[in-house]
Amino acid sequence: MKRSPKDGTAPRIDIRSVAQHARVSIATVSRTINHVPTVDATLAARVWKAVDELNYFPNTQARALVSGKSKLLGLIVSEITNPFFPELIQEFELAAVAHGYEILIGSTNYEPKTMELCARRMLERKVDGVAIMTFGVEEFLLDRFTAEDIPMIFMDVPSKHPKRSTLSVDYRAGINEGVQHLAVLGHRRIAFISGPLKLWSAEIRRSSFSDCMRLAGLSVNEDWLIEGDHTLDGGRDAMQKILALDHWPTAVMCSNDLTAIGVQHALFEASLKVPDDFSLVGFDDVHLAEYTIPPLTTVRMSCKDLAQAAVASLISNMHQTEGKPQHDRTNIQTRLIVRQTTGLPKDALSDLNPKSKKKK
Amino acid sequence: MKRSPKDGTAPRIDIRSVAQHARVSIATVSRTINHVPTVDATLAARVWKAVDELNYFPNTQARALVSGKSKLLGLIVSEITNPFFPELIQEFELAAVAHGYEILIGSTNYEPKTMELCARRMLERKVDGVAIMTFGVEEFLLDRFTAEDIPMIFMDVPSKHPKRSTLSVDYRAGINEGVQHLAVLGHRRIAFISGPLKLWSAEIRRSSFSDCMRLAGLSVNEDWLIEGDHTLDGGRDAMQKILALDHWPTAVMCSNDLTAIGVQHALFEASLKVPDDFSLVGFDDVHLAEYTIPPLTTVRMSCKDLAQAAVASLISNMHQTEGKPQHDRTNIQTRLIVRQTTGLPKDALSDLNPKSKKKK
DNA sequence: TATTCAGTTGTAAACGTTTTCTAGACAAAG
DNA sequence: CTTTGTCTAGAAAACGTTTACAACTGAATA
Repeated sequence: MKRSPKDGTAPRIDIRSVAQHARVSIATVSRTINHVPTVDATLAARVWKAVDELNYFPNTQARALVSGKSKLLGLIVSEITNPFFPELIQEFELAAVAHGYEILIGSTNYEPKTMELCARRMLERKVDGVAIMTFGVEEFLLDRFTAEDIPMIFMDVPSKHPKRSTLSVDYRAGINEGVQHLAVLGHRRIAFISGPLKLWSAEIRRSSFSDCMRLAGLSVNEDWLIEGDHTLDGGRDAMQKILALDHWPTAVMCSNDLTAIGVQHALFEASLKVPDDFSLVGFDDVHLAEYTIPPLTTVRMSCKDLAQAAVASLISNMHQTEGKPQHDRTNIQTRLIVRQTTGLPKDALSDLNPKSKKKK
Repeated sequence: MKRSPKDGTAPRIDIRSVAQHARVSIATVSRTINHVPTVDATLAARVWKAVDELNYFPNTQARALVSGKSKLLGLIVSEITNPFFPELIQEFELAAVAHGYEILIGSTNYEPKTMELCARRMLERKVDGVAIMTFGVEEFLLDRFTAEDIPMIFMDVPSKHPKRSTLSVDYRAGINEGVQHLAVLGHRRIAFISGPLKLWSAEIRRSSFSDCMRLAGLSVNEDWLIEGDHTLDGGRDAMQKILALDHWPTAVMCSNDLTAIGVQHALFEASLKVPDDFSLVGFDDVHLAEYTIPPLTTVRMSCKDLAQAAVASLISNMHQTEGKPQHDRTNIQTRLIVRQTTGLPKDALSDLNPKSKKKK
């Protein structure tokens, strides 16, 4: 009934039509388009001709249903609105298509509920692998992926499951370069604005900062360790908190570039100048960082490397059925990019908030 | 063989398992989970209990295969790296899930080749509708969607096909407000940096600008109509071209916010101040616009409205099988948001480039 | 010339759903 | 008590592929 031309809709071109048109069986068509080497060249040519003439392409759903493989890679990020993630997505997609995969994106907006929905969607669409570039994942969600034998890759959070691998970013090196850079300029009072501390990666960046400070012989002031949320607004708010303090730092490091841009804005509103009044360093090196005013000194984390490593690991892990994963842990380098938001500290003698000073 | 527990893999929980567990037929399970009202309450309860206990969810591929509907909406954008698009994507996804759909994203990077791949992917995944938020689409790609009876929605480019509708943004109103604002401040020499002119929307924004200038009694100088490409780099380059001219405008309008940020950077590099030396207005009102230094005066185009209208139109069009589309054309409002990049023109008397002046 | 073997092609059985259609069950009406 | 009608559950046929397996071909060997 459905195939009848009576109902007005164009006749669906499926593998059967192609087979008929090329005068071969559907199995031969299938083998041809999947590049199975045993098909006769003459028949293959006929098939390709038919494919071309009928403008045929296979139905992904049917293909996925029978083969069990969707050729889909999931990518879960915390916030698509943070410019770091689109850049990551772009690179991830590039890497995925290079391997014949497509991507399904999920943005959690830091909400566990949304995360759950994302995970479920990934499961429903039967992704062949999933990169989880955010934290706050309930274990039971991951269990399901493990049960289905779907490889996963995380940032920073290690796991010893055979199909789970981790991308470990060398935060310490980059942050250390940043702290050293600031120390050499003469800064001794450095604040740090972290991301939401429930995120592993944010936690790690913060503790790396503390370590690096000690390494540089500098003491960390708890008042200057502010928890932000990786957004523009969060950066602004955090800086406002610092400005409300009686004692000011001379420099502030941020857990990501967006936060740094928010800080710049807070400083602008307070008529404070960067780097004259405060030095500022970001993290990520988003493309935009080159365009802030003044251009942002920041720690570069190559999202191209990140994306390529993630895809490579996923694909390698999904292919091997048994044993330890090949890519268990890959290291991602970071390094400081010095631009124009860092300079000499304004007032090396006093750390008093000028407004408080007046009061006294 | 596959179902045997011997092979070590966990037994797949499919609709059959649920049926067995609930002691009903698979048809009843299907009807229950699809909320068909005719199933007996007792049986339904048993089914839901089984679903819950087995942690079952349906296989999307199988579902899509038989029903012909993928519950997937395609969204093709020009460049995921431009912050306007992530914001759009976010809203689009929100609107889509609210209607029980998911989204498949394609980013063309302005390359026809990539666009073709995107379109093909959408077709292969059998999207139920596609929003094309970019231009440069070959007609033959669209034909295929039409042949498959898949509704489409475009920005700005009208079409009279029954399943194609268009989102028409009221550029003129916003741009006119911008020009008026500048004119009231005393600006008479206004430049415009467009997007790539092969894009309809860029073309429209540019011609709207010309019209609005005439409307304000201002003449447009061809030298100050620069073609950009909607990127940071493009904005910077365009502004550098303007600065190289003998005669300078006192204000510049940009086809999007990213361009404006690029312009700010070029000005910063040239040690020129905004708005003291130049007034600047952007377009889109990306969230970031509030955070540039100084904050950017820009024309707001609500991407929430855009996204919601797009999804609504798509869904409405896919449901009605015959006749004219319900949503043939929806209007999206724009309006000027005045922040701090616009001010009085510096030198109302002379438009000479200060450097050229010295030469003379 | 008969037999084996390798190499290809075609047939048919999956894959996990939705959905049409048939068959019961039960109530109301004759 | 039979007939008719109204529901609802279950059986089975799709959906468009892949792929195991059977069947065929022709060449090489005995």
